[in-house]
Amino acid sequence: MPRTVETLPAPDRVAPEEPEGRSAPRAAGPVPSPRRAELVNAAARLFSERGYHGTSMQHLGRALGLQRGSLYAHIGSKEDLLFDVVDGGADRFLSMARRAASSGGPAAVRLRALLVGHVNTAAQHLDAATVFLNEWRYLSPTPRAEIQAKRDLYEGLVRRIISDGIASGEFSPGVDAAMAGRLVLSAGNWIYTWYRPDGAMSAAAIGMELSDLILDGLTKEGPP
Amino acid sequence: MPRTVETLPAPDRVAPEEPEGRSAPRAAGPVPSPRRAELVNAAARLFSERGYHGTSMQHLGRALGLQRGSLYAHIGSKEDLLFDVVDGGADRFLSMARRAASSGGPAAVRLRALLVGHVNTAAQHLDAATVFLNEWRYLSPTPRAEIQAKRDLYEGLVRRIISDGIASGEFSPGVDAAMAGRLVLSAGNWIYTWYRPDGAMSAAAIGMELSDLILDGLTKEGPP
DNA sequence: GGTCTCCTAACAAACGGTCGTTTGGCCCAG
DNA sequence: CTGGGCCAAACGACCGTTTGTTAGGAGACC
Repeated sequence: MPRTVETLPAPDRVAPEEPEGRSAPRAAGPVPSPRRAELVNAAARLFSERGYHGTSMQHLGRALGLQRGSLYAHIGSKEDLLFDVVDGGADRFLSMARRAASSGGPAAVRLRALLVGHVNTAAQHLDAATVFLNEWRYLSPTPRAEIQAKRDLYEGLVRRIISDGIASGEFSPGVDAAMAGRLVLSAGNWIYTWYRPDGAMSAAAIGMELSDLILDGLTKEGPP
Repeated sequence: MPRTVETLPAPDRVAPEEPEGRSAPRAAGPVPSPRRAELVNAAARLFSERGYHGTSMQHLGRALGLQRGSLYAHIGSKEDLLFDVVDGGADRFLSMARRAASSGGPAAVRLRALLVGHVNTAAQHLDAATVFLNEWRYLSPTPRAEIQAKRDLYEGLVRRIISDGIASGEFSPGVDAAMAGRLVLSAGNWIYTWYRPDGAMSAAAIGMELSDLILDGLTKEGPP
């Protein structure tokens, strides 16, 4: 029995998955055709397996049973697909993190909620997460800046939780919030390289164990 | 003043960089031509910036002031270049880790030496490290298996240090060695995405801070 | 010293193929 | 009868690699 589940209360579901005003109207943007969604899914899978530059329109067409030229009935360019996959991944991580960060309670609880949520999100959309982390840099400057902004927001949320914890005395005052934030992001972002859905541990369990290791390091006082 | 340097003794140079018997004879393999070394360096840089599939022989040729066909006087194929870069990166990490792991002393000291060495190695050869971590999966099966073996060796060294620490009572018995090893690898392997040589912190300082955070988590007893 | 031969490294050109994208026409569901 | 979805074909560009050739230097021999 690992000590995991005892060190801190579990986040037990961070929030009920956003009711958020804008549900019925669906104001902006054309309703995405189901065929286009299929295409984006296939792109997530293929880009994550073969890389963006290693995936051709031929590959994508074959995945849907179409000729490569036919794909242009649904997209403007190959890069549109990359952006859709990457942006979708960014939004999932970001909205999860916002829920975790704003959930109130001790910083340790919020940080755990964020890390567990991160691992869960990566696990549930492993392809998109892989593309989000690996291939976003191949976007051309304008869309890449858009993604960079979301990454910065995400990192800011993590760092804020840690600073809060230091300010409130929960975390050791010697902790460098920037470095601790990077440690959390490292643990979360490296997951996609080794997590496999058929592995021994569930994503939630992994998130809990990582939280334990990291939170112990943050709360421990230095030696006398 | 961060508490960093006080928690544990510094590794203060792990070992004197291997004199190792085989220095004069240089027994096997043809002496690599200087031009070929230039080419591998350029490949490391370009592959790290644009990805393997995003780099053409044209790009590589331009970097050396040659026609793309002329490169085949020095290499057998584009993949040879990828392998040289990746394998060189793997060897650097592995030999550093072997020195750290076999340096004797407490597990905490060895783990710190390994992590500091890891960050230093990644920083000194940032391009090769990036390619090693990002592009190695595009190798074809046989060379990829060779790299995989070295990665497994590396992870084994990390995990062994942690198990030693648990067995000796240095680390908390509740620690999951596999997960803690992955946390160390995550911290070290994510570095290349954010470390920049002109940044505020030196690689060694980063390694020390990360070691502090992780070691505190490993040595701490759970709450009563 | 001359010159002949070999070797290396490079070039220009071409190979067959694939790239991402565009176009024009056909089919069928609304 | 209109229009979205698809195909077949073509576009020009570029891909990784191979080929035939050449300039220049290093020795070997006369």
